[in-house]
Amino acid sequence: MDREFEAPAQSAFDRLCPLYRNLPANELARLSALARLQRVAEQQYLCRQDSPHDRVFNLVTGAAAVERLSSSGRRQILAFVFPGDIIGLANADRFGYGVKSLMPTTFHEFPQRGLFALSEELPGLKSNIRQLQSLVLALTFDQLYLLGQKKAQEKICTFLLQLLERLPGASRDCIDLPMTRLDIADYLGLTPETVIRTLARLRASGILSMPSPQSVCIHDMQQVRSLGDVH
Amino acid sequence: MDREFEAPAQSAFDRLCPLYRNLPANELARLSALARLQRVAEQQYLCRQDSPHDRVFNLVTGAAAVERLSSSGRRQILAFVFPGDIIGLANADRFGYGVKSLMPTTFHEFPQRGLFALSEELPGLKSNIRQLQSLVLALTFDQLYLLGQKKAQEKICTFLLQLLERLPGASRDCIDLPMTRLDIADYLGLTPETVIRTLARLRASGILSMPSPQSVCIHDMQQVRSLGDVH
DNA sequence: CGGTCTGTTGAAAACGATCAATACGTGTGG
DNA sequence: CCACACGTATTGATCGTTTTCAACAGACCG
Repeated sequence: MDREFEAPAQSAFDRLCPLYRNLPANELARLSALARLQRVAEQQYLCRQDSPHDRVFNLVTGAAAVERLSSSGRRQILAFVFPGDIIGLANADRFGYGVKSLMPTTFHEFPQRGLFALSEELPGLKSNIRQLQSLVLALTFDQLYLLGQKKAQEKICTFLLQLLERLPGASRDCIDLPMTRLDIADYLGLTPETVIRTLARLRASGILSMPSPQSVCIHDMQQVRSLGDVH
Repeated sequence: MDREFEAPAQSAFDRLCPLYRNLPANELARLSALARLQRVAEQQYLCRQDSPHDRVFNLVTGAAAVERLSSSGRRQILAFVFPGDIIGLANADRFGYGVKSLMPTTFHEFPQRGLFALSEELPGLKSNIRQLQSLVLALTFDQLYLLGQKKAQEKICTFLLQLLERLPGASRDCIDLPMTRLDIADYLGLTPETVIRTLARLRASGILSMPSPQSVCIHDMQQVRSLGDVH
């Protein structure tokens, strides 16, 4: 089923990105013609909350946080996004969130109308978009369960398991965290102190170690799974 | 903009349901031909978590809870649904949630494939489906913020405001709650005791009163808004 | 009348938040 | 190269909210 294809040489399209899955070369070329490759430094906004929703992003390298801010200063990170992830497939008037890079980041930017118009011509692309929209909703439901039901330790373990699955280059031997403790806290509905203390307790239990504040090594994956999966 | 239309006499389609917005009579008839009107008693499942996702529901009367269960016995209610609400527009293999009626409930049941196939023929229907999918995602993002950032009192006030907007027949003078304290707790990431105590404190402040456990009267809407909106 | 389920209240405990101080790491300018 | 500043990470002490456990009240039903 996984048809092989040749991406246009000038494009940096990632074959692993689900938006491009199973598209033949000529369709990939049309997609590629729509995209503009962009680059931002650390802590820059790809888009701001409440700005007109006219673009769709596809992360190529780096990492970013999808965040919702309130004027009272509180922040909820809705998702972390990594290479291959798509942002902005819903069709709303305005972005309901801001997207901020956590490190120097490159991404493809599609005009939303153009992408949707093309998807009307290319059934494969439309199918990929549908599946991605459904995937985002499913992941968001998982997060609702996490925020509503899980305890701090379970949240942290789930978070580590998420990174293992989705962060490129992460293995149980070494997870290199692109986000700060505050970012993690705002993602999990905790405070940075609780994040730190929970990690410290997991370290004290021998479940993991932290050679540096930015890198986590999991030693007892079984434990992490049983704490994070909550089945 | 709101075109008037005549719904087929034999159909009970609600004009207020966004799925049917701006559809001409002949298209409504084709939709109606797809739907089967169903009826369930209280506490019955319209669909069960992990069962094949082959149907789409549209609540006509009653109320239901969209819930996710874990085998450890915990439960997160992802949403409450009321007349006019649509459930199951994502295209996944299986339902990621169960839908349980909170009272005797009637609903239209569409075959998922048939509905999507029809939407390929009717651009208006397709547009409505798109908008509904985006709306669900936006509401879910709101809920992520609520669960991650808001305190118990803010959660309760936001919940009351949600009911005022979405529960048919609700007014500030009287909200008739179709769900139990435990349902509310599982929706807001609290315990039933905390829900009760928070409501008791709001009552003690004179912000609201509760003539019976199932009915809430809001006396100080300004306060409820400033607590629930968190701006 | 007894049983069950939901709602309510109380007391105590636990978890996570808050406040405060300190350590660490990096980059800058002297 | 060192001194310093700044931001992040860490730790400690304390506080407060929410949870937990327990008991009881009320409604509904058999």
